[in-house]
Amino acid sequence: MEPSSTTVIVKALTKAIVEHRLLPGSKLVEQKLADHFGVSRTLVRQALLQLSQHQLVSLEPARGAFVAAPSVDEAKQVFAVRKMLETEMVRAFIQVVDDNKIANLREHVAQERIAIEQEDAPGRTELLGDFHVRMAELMENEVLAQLLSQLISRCSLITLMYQTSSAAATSNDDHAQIVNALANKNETLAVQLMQEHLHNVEKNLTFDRKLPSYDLATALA
Amino acid sequence: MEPSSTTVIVKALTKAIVEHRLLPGSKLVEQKLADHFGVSRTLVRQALLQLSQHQLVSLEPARGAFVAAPSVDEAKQVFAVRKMLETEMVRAFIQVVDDNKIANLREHVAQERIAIEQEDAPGRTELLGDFHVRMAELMENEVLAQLLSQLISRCSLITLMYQTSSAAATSNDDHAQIVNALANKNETLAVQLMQEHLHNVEKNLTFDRKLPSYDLATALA
DNA sequence: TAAAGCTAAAGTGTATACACTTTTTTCAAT
DNA sequence: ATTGAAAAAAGTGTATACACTTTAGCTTTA
Repeated sequence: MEPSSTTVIVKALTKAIVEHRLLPGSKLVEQKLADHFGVSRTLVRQALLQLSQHQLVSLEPARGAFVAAPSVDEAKQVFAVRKMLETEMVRAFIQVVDDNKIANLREHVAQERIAIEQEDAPGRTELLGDFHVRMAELMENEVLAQLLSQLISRCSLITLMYQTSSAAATSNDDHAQIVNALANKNETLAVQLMQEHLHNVEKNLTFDRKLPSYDLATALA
Repeated sequence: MEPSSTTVIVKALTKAIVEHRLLPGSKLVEQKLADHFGVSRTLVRQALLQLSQHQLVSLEPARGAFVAAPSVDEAKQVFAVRKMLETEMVRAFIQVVDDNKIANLREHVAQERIAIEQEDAPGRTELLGDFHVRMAELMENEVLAQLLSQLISRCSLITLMYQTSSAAATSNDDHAQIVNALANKNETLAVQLMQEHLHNVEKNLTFDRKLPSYDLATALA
């Protein structure tokens, strides 16, 4: 089935937002988007409505759509949820682990490494997030996979602006270690590594924070 | 701020679906809804789009909107996610528990009991679900609360049709015991009780399954 | 009678129109 | 020059129009 126009718009905007080509706080004017995608405002509005449900854009009544600018507090909550979800996901994963699944994850980690070595920032960020989604998919739980995917895009909005090349390398190492622990069915270690990993990602986020441009915009609003 | 027309429609339909006044598989004709709510199809479509994101209705291209009929498999996945999320939620809750929070939960459990004694099926189902959301709110994690709320409506679509009065009473007892364990900061017990509780709710769901009406409809579709 | 095909009705998908709100610009007064 | 008000422009919110698709009903045919 071919993807509907709305889906195309949602995906394009999601990508642009997560990759920070559209900065938090940016105004998204319906007619401009409509012209760009060659459709009417109707479809653009549908797309914006969906994105607002994913918390990637915020809709202000009579004022329009803006790229979401999640507060640090909100980001912390999202990370807390991820920690809860993924801690247990690791435990459940060990119950169903097999050689194929491990091979699949190792393959993914290898791709991450390549993206990092090539300094492909957008690709690397996407892959680093997809590692977690991949685990959910290997457990054959689509609900979990979709939920994680949304949570991850949601923090990407925050993390990408801080994530340096070296931080990405650290994450990649974390992933490799986690897969090893999973392969050995070492639950305690795997859980601990996952928690430390998410803690690291979050740490990167909180101590730094500039963002003059959009903070100004929201401050004056 | 007054709630928008779309929000009103979403809430009304959500309630009707979760309370099973609208059965899974039912067709939702846009114009009829529009007439009923006194608005144009535009706003109805917005509402249906939101509901489809919440997985309460499914949109079939060119065929329209139908009340979702989640498969048993999907329901199992949702329960698995709940188990993961709530297991860890219990652990995290114990870290921040205090007398006020315990009192708040006990108050909620008391309300559940009243609804059960009065045989108020819709009210009781709502309250039994809200217990879990309440915990999340007491942890001051809105993200978690909203996520749980959606997961719970999603399984309400399934559970309500099986949940008997006695099963509700059991759930209420479970909740009371969980609160006791939380009050004693007995993490092991609280986690165990929560897992057993969710297991019970899920058990009720899987072994039974009639639903001639909508199963027929989906089978022929 | 039952199946296949045709026609009319109903319904969805997208674009457009228009009222109303917000934002920007213009211009006069201090 | 700076402020304030008024006017114009830009933009959003909802309704409506219309093409296209699906569904239901009717007719024909074997």
